[in-house]
Amino acid sequence: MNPMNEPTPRSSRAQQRIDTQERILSAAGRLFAALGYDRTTIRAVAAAAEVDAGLVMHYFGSKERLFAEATRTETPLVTGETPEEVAEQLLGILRQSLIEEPIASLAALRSMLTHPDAAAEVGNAHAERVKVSKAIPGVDGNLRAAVVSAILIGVVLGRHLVKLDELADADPDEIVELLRPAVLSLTKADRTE
Amino acid sequence: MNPMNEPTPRSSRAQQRIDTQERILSAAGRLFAALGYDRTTIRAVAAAAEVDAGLVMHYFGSKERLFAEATRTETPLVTGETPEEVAEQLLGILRQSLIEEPIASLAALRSMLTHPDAAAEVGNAHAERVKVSKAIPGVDGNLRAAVVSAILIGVVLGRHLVKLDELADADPDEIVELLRPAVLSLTKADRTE
DNA sequence: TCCTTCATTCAACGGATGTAGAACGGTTCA
DNA sequence: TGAACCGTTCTACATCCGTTGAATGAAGGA
Repeated sequence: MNPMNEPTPRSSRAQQRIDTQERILSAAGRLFAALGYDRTTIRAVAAAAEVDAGLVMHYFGSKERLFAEATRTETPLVTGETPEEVAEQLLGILRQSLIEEPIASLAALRSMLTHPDAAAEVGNAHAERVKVSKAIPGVDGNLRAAVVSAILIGVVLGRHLVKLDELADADPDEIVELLRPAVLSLTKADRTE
Repeated sequence: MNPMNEPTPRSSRAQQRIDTQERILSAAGRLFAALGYDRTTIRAVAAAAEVDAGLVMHYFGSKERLFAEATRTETPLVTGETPEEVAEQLLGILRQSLIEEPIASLAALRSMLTHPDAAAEVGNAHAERVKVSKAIPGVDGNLRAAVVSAILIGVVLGRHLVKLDELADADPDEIVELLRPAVLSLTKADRTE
């Protein structure tokens, strides 16, 4: 079909389609993270991607599906066995989330309070973390995991979205160091029940 | 002017006006807390208060001002001198916020990610808490106070708004107990810098 | 070259929202 | 009683939104 080893010509129609879709997804992610689901309009996404609003609908079908695609993210696994290992892995995830802004996650976070799907997405990431409760001893392992989850959400939210001055300006490692004893106190069952 | 010791007749026009305004404010608080600023419409508030939408405008001027009035709340002061006292007072505030749903605060919390004014309101409550940093020793007192603030926000948010199952169902006192060492580790400067 | 395909744009609709102003009807007071 | 007041409702406007379907024009294949 094609004599050369180039199955499709560069900059073909298919390629341009992919490029445009990526441009739309990127713009959508940025806007959803900055404004949340409701305040982000399809028209604004289209404008940011330098495209007509109808094209966004044509590719993604609805604002709902666009949001789902723009916020899709793989949650890092927590596989530690001991409470100390679990704590370190959670702190590692936190550290990474403090250093770089995880756009897709931030988009879900900012929308979780007003958009059910976003809340479900955040809930899933949280549930993934709760599964480590097998490694958190005590009858209240699940509750401990949930509290840690809430803490991580609160800190990331305070730094990137609410932008509490002290949190936004601080050195990520310093925050992690401050939180180490807190997280450790929750992953280790040091309470007699 | 009035021969009896009843300066204004009960159920007078003034009284009815006050009643209606309170009914509107109550409905607004509940809706803002449940749906956030954007998804709460003036028409919905009016319907919940069994009143016409125009009346809400007549009394509060704009949705903006209605929100400001509905979310006005006095933040409890933290006056402790020692790190331990500060920790206990913060835990007490948390406990109270876990037991009963602080409607006005929840309204501000749910809207903080999409509405600038709400974010400012939350920021103020946070700043009030940061002032305790005078009682938190160490060069990083401010940062420590901010981290505690973020933790409290995260936990209250997780319980009342995101409704993470484990947090929503748990006994408030149990959550407070779990967080005590975490908060203590942050109010006490136990790190050598 | 001609026809098909398809990425993209254009124009429009139906609905919802914040807000403004006129109108109504009971209350208050001289 | 009669007139002013005011709590309340009704109607309407301008805007913005998600979404749709037709139109356009360039690229790809026969």
